[in-house]
Amino acid sequence: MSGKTKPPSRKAAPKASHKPPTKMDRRVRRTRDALGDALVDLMHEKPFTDITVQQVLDRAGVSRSTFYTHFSDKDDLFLSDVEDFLEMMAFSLSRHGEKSNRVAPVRELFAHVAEWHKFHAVLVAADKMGDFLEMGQGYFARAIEQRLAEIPRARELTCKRRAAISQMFAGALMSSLSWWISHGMPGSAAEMDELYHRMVWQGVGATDNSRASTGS
Amino acid sequence: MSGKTKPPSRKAAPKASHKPPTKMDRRVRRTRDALGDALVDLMHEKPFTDITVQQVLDRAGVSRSTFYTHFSDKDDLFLSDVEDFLEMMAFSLSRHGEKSNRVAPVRELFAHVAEWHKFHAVLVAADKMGDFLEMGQGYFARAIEQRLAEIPRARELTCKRRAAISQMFAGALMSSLSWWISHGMPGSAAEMDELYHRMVWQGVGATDNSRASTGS
DNA sequence: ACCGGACAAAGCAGCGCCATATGTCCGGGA
DNA sequence: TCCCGGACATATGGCGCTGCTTTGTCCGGT
Repeated sequence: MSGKTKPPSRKAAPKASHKPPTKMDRRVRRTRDALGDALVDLMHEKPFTDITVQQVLDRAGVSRSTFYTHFSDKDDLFLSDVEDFLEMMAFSLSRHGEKSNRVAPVRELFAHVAEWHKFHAVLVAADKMGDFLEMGQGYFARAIEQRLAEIPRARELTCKRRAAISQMFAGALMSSLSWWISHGMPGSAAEMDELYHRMVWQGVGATDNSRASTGS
Repeated sequence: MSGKTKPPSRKAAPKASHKPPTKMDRRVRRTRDALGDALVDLMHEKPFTDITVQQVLDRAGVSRSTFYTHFSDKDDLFLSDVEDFLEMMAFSLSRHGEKSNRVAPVRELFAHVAEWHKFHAVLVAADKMGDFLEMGQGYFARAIEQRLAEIPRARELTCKRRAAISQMFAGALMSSLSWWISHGMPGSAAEMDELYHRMVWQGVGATDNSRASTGS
């Protein structure tokens, strides 16, 4: 965000990667989801800053004290929503990516986003799109870097180079994603996936229309 | 953004591409530059919001009325600074890019940024880094798209595909740039250029250390 | 093109007051 | 264990008010 107002906020720690679909006690997931959904719901109606936790509580049917045992504040809840979204993305990405030999099969990502356009609308309304992109950037950069380490061809790279390249790919992903969304999602998700995939593997060196079947 | 506070601001129109090094009447350039430099100067001393136009005026030795004939407000002046910077980048990029056959020879860009770390410090201090990246993204996306149209291999692409690809490359560029800066600029500018160049042309398909001499 | 001065309007700091929201704590119930 | 409901001290934010500062515009003059 532009927002600079969160120096000592949240965990923000590198807690990616290690995350087996934690079930987290059904009850907990239920209340957490209820709260998260309630917030997103309210974001359709009014700007983020105008929403009080009480309203979230009411809509979610959750008690005040319960809320604060799970989240530190309203902003934290929102971050949690975003993180869940990203988690879900990364999950489907890795799931479909392990079989294929691609760095990041993003078709699922684009497809999901296409469905979640509601969530997207919320993001722009709350002017949190920048935050989302930034967060996603870091998220996917880490994921890609990790995945890059598994690929033979990229094995010989030094750490720094791998890090730099990961940033590039993540940046390309997020920027194309935001472009795609803000332009009314032209073309199919599969097409975006194909473009991205091709760019990642061959660059413009192979950017022609002939070899169109590079799908997973 | 960061900042959301500029819906109907500035021209923001697609006024790239058509721009021969306009001389713009020496006098005009002089005063504009004086004002721009004065602002950057002041930004070293205090946060952006604490700067009054009067202070800029004093330091630049320019009259109030003159200021407003050139810029609509303080923010506009800042934007102009950024635009000049981008313009300069794009210029050196295209100049060196015409001879070589690369999409965007970014070595110059990274090198310039390395020198302009003062300007960068100003950007982060004013929390305008997000704006800068966003602006640069759009800027380079356009430049790349245009350049892509000149490259045989990318000729056959549809407009939409070219646009999407341009966004990807521009995003990769800006994100890697911001990563590079925020990590203390590890490695040389030439190395970053090489990485970017290689990625653009071959993707990870050729991401190994062996073929190191891809420099321009 | 630029200056210099004047001017209305907008902005903003400070201040006190009050309503509302926040975040914490505890006993009790599923 | 997880959640509820209520109580509580503290923070935050709006509102009215005042006065100073800044803003953005205009115009005659160089």
